[in-house]
Amino acid sequence: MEMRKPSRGRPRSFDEDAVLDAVMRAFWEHGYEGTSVATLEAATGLKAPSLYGAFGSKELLYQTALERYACEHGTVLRPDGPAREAVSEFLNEAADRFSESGLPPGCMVSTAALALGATQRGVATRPARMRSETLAGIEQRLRTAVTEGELPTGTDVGALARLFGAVVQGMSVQAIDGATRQELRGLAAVAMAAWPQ
Amino acid sequence: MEMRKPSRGRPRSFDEDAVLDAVMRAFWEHGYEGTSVATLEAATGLKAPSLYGAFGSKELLYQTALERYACEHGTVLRPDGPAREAVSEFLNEAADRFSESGLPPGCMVSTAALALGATQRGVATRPARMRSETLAGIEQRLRTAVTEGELPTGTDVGALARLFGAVVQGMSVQAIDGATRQELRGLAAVAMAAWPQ
DNA sequence: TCAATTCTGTAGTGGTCGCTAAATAATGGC
DNA sequence: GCCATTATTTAGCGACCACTACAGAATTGA
Repeated sequence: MEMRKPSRGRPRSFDEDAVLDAVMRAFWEHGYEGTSVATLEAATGLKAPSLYGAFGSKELLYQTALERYACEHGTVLRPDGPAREAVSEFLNEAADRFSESGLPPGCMVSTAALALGATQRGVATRPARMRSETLAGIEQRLRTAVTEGELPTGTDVGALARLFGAVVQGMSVQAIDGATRQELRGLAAVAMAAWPQ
Repeated sequence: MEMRKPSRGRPRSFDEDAVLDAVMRAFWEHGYEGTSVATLEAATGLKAPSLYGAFGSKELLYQTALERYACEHGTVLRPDGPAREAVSEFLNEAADRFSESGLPPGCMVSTAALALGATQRGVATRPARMRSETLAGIEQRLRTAVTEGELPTGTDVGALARLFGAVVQGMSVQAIDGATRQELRGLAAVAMAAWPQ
């Protein structure tokens, strides 16, 4: 994205990747407004000017952390094989990831930025778009399953995609509330009963 | 709860109920951290000392607003009749309430206080308990349905209750993201396909 | 009318917010 | 060695945070 010519000048004294990982965890656990720059300083060991020099602003830092989360902890539908198995695996992987020990509970995207102060509504647009893309991805997968005969014609793929998306979002809420991995897996299992036929 | 002897002294110049309603909407839309006392002053037309005199603190005001929301906008399972219809009505009522025009989208409880700053984790305990009680209520209703023969013995009522709870929580997320009432109703409809048998 | 009581508005409190100017430190190019 | 460039540290910016001391206003009981 940005071209670096780091040969000149004083070199960075920190591992940008490790810092971004710590930032991601802080935002993941405490949200955008619940994470202050002082919190990020404590989590990374850096001072504010270093953070701003490397990442620009708190909002840009949040968005960068979001991208990192999507790449490293995100869940996507397996594009091949039966759609039913793909969705089932998707839900089970979410159940496992949302209850990973050593990481904050829940999902950094599914339940992110749902209530923000009026002055910073823009922060919510990227998480919202990511959720919307997840729904669209599920719907597209189901649509293909209909054309391939795996699902009956006339299936309301939009509503079904919203259902599985809601299951993931609800799992994130319940993980934050302390639900165990076993409980989330049970939730994922009974959700598959909504699969047509 | 509190005994009033309002005969003496200068009387209140505002309608406590109307003020609490405005406060509730502000917290509902912007969350606890996203709503400042200045925001509440603007929403109510009162000055801070009046708010503090009547309600104590921002946190107490939030909890009072939560109780008001539960009473006036909350959804409960109808205790009589078939459990299946009760759950179906429950989901449909949530779909309608979360997309009520003139009110903030989504639910003030289902997706509340999921990420707070470390210093005010206590604010989240009451919404979390309310969600937990909702899950327990669904589970109890399903358990009764099992003993009455409406659901097969061996039904995982815990997982099934978590599923319907997750559907409500996911509907709240999607309502905030702009889902229409029709879309939420479709979601509720396909969710009922997960009902055993 | 006076005193006691309660509420309202003014005007702040100390603290934290996101952010940054300026000085110092560490590198490469010459 | 010396300069240009970049990073880190110190120190602090104005704005906002939740909250409140205080004085004035409005009521009841006497």
